[in-house]
Amino acid sequence: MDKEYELLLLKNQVCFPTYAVANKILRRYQPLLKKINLTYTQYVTMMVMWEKEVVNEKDLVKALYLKANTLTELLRKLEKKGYVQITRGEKDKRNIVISLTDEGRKLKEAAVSVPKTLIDEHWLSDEEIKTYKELLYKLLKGDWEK
Amino acid sequence: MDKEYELLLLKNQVCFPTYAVANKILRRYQPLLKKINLTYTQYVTMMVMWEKEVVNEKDLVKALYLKANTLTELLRKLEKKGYVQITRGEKDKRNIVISLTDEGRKLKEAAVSVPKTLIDEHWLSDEEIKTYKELLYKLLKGDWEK
DNA sequence: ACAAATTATGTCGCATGCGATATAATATTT
DNA sequence: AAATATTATATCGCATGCGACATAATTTGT
Repeated sequence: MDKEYELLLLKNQVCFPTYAVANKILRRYQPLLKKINLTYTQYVTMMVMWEKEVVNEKDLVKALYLKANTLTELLRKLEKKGYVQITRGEKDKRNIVISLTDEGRKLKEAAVSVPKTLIDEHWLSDEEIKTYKELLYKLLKGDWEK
Repeated sequence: MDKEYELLLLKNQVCFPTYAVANKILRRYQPLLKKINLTYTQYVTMMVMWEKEVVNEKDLVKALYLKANTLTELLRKLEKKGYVQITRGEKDKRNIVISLTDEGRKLKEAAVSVPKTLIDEHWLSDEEIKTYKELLYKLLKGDWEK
């Protein structure tokens, strides 16, 4: 069955270009993020913080589509840098509550330089970006995980 | 300028869902790949080997959109597992030539189980997959890197 | 009320990818 | 032909994300 083995051709994969594009985007971001002293995941985490100011770790995990253990160390680093404060929930002591600090709020001003730089590179047209994001979110919301 | 800060909203990012989907796909693949004792990158590397049988490391780097140093260690592991053989080019001794072994060729039979399992999960419709892949490859081929 | 299940987070070890830098082989320049 | 540049790969250290397992707080079941 040669037909069967076509499933194993690189060009027939969905996973492969997704993964490769993610890596490529990461490589593009990293030098820009270095200037504001954030790693990529710290950057997207800060995006949530700038928007919400105060969040449970639990909600952060959901918002970022990561696993809790991935965030634990990350949040400690952001706290060490002074951008967020970590406390336990008063009502439910299992909860970790993360709050944006003034320092963290200030970082936002420097951070806009990142999307500002990239938006001019026009990786895709506005229409294509719209379609692309719709498909990505459809994949993200799909329940085929596990 | 509140308008400016909209650039920093998570929902306005292209990088974020791309990265999140890549991670999600990886999480889905990993348990399946464990059964055939391959990691994800080893798996896509083997896809190229099954297709080409013999390849220069240089060409492999291009085909996989990775960096050479990322492949070095990976190939040694595949060699250790007995799936590929690593030699130096005869004409140009800088070149690393990777060849599929019989053992590696045999692995293909077990490996088809992976796409066979996933294809039934219908993450997207055929039409959507086509569009999605076109956009991904447009991004991959774009020269905005560096 | 108390045992058992669930939830939220933490620890550990591993796989990944990359930039910076180094090295050896080949190509180019003069 | 010798000096220089380029190419292909390797080494090292770091950042990332996750699964498996552990722990502590809260909920649920009886």
